[in-house]
Amino acid sequence: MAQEELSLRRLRTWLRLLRLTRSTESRLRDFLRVNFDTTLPRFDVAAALYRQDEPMKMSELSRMLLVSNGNATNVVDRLEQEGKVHRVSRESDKRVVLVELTPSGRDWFREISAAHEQEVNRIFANLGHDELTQLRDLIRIAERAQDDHR
Amino acid sequence: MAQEELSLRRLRTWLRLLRLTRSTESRLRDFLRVNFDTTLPRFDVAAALYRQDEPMKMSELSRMLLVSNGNATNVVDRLEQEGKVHRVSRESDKRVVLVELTPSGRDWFREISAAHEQEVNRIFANLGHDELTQLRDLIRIAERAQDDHR
DNA sequence: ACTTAAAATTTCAACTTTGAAATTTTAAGC
DNA sequence: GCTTAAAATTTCAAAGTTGAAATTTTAAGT
Repeated sequence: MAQEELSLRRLRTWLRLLRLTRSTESRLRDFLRVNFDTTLPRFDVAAALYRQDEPMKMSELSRMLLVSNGNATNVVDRLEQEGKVHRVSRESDKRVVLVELTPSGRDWFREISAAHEQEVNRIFANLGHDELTQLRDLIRIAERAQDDHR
Repeated sequence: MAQEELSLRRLRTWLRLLRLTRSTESRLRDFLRVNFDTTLPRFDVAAALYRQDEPMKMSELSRMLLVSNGNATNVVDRLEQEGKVHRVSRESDKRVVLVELTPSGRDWFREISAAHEQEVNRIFANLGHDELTQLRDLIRIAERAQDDHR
């Protein structure tokens, strides 16, 4: 009986978490579309490449963003068409494809990036240092469970 | 300078939250596909209808699930094709379309629902009562910010 | 060298999702 | 009653997303 209650609470918490994430993503999507005429997945790819600061394998990219390979291919295709990214095949192993931001892609990302961070800052304006620490710790605990029971 | 640091922490926390949600959704998607040959959005619509326990307007449905109207139409179309849901137009106002689970749709949902809850329970196995309470409170605080600053 | 298995990426069909435009119906103001 | 605006839903094109199959390349074993 105590177990069932706990199970139900976990379900409710998951649903709440999902709602929060969905509404946040929705706001960020609007923000990027209205102000920069771009999309969240393109921004995410650019962010991953920018942070890594060196050419990334397609598989690294999809693993990092938790999306399928096919998805990564699709989004990189579009960024490539827009001239923000380009592909190079690795000489030592021609199976792998390396992706990196072009100079103009880097400029573009830097421009959006600051505004994006500000928007996130506004969205989570009610979370101060204490709350952020708590939330980080809780997420870590939850993630640990993910790894264990898989 | 303290402000910039806070802003960066909010960004990092958002990214962590997004990762947790993505990986959880991914596991649930696999679970539903492998064990019940269905998808997350269909399950979500059925869950909303089951919980409401009375016919819902299309707009209520999309508002509750935080998806666009077009999306709700699409997913309801598929559930209707599968015989799990049916549409009725409201007599007093023929603009509105009411959706409800069919008897077989209810049976189907009940069957999946328990297994789904168990899977969520496994995924968040590391969160006990204290953590769940903390997390719920934090989500509430974050949501409050959303409403205020919009 | 040859064969086979594994690895990395792309392709593909199916589905989901969005945002805007179109459609249908109701409500309001005149 | 007529016109116009608003509301609810659907339609539509474009984009994103997945999982499986296909392709290309490398590595391993014989």
